[in-house]
Amino acid sequence: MIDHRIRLHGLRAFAAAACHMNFTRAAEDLGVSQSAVSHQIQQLERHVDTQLFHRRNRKLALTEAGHVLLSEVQKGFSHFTRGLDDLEALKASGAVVVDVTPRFALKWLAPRLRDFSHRFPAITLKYRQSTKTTDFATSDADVSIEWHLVEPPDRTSHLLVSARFSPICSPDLLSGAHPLRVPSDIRNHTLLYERDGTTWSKWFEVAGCPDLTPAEGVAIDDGNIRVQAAINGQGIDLGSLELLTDELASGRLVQPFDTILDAGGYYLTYPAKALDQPRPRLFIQWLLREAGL
Amino acid sequence: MIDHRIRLHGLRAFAAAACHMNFTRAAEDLGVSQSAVSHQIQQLERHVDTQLFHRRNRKLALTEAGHVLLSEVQKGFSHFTRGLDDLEALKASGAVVVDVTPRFALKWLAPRLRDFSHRFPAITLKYRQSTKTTDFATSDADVSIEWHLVEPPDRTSHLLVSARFSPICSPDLLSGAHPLRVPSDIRNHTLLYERDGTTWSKWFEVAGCPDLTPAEGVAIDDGNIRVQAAINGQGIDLGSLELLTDELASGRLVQPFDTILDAGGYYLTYPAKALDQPRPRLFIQWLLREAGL
DNA sequence: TACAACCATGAGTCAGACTCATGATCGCAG
DNA sequence: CTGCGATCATGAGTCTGACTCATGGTTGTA
Repeated sequence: MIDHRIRLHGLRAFAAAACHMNFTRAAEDLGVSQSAVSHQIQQLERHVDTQLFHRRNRKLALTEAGHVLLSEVQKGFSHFTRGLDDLEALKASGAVVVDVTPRFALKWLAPRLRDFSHRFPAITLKYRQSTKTTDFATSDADVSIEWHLVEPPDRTSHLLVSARFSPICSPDLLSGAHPLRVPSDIRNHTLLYERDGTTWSKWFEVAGCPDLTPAEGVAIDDGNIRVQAAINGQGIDLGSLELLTDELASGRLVQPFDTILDAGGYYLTYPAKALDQPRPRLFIQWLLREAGL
Repeated sequence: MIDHRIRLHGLRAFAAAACHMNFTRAAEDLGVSQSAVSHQIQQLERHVDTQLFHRRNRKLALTEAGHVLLSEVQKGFSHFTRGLDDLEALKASGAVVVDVTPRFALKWLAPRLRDFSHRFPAITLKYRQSTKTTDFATSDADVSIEWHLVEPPDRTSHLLVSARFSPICSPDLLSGAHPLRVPSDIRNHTLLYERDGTTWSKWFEVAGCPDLTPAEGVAIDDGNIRVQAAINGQGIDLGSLELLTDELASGRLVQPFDTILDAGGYYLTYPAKALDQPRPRLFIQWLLREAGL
């Protein structure tokens, strides 16, 4: 479990020397004498039986082996630094700003937040409802959870929950003037949709009635409001089943058709810099653990 | 540059204790007494001013802070181990098996191999021409470089060179019985293509003649042979310009039309385990550096 | 109830990290 | 081409802090 080849003091001296390319300045940085650095590095070189520096007169240069070792050693120390930063973040209070789609916030995130605030009492989560893609260049959000059809390119992202869409509605709509028996029955009802209705079109295709044009449509961006409208019998929503288990189990909503559209999912995305900040990093790691990743 | 908060011995003792969840066994592992581990960890806890373990009677448990710290500390030490593994790999000879598309191998990889073998004389590169997607579950290849239209999902991959396709042919074809002046002139010539001709179809679309069906086609998987055939005037190849600079500069080949199809690129891909093996890891890092990533 | 399996503690020891003083090398300014 | 300054190396000696030892305390278990 423990790698006995690791000479901790040697590696630290090596990292310092390589980063300054100068034993004397490395020694100052480490708070020891130049001689100490020289000794440590020589010991290390003997230990790994490999020259790490070319000593050329008044100039140091890393050997190929030195380069190779340095790249890993630097990563190693920066993890230590991160770990200590994390510990400090656990003590000092601070916030993480998260953009989330309303439905995901209510049904997935909120139930888990108790665990988060229990684990990290000093970290406040500021979560903001957002149905658009966050542009981290202009937004002050640290991370964002968004629905996407495919993994968004050009940014770090992780699929938290994949989305399986199917129409859902009040059980009242199953009977009544225009009962829902086959997908084409939808034509007589009001559709609830998000911004453009492209996801509905996709579902119609999968359901085998690509040309269906329903009587009416109401655009509501906020998924929670859409679901409430569906419960009230004001129309049929196309919702992702993962976030509707409560409503379906209680019978407030029903899923009239078996046809399911697999359409992307809810992605955690964040800018590269989020991983360098302790609190966003801790939140991201926690999220991934919660999602089983 | 140097993080003076890092207590090297403390972190090592902590990592060992956390990994065994037992000070006594950690001590054995470290080759010191139980008392030493206890002292080190107490010192560390005082230093970061945070409890890292719950001491419950005969059982240890990490605190939340302990978990947070451990995750980074383990990563840190594993980088040190990797670094030392790399040094050993530099000394003992061994091979890396690489699947590469023939054209990329000849025009991009081969010219750079001198640098690689100069840097890593002990590492032999076994490169094998392959025009298919390598399945690492069955192949013994360590890494593979493949042409893909889009970033391949479900595997680690990096775009080394993006591909810009355009027809290329011998200058002889510009004159002669059926001179190439506009894209539709291609109809009178032989097409050289790889496996299916879908890339050609895509180029025809971009060039504004989607329905063009040329007289004849010859399927040649090996890009180098296809290029040679083109040089010999045996047909028109659709090649990626990045790998044709020599032939175009010397005039052995010409690019008759400006229309360019941006179609994916050459991707480095490898299984997760490749990063745990020193030699594949070194090769991958070198490749990414060569590609400017 | 005795034992075994733990971790904690305080005093003392000791290895190895560090210092000091000095040497060697070489670029550079005059 | 000479002397100075900037560097790293070296060997002997010092000293700190990591480690050991012996022991105590707690608790689960047979």
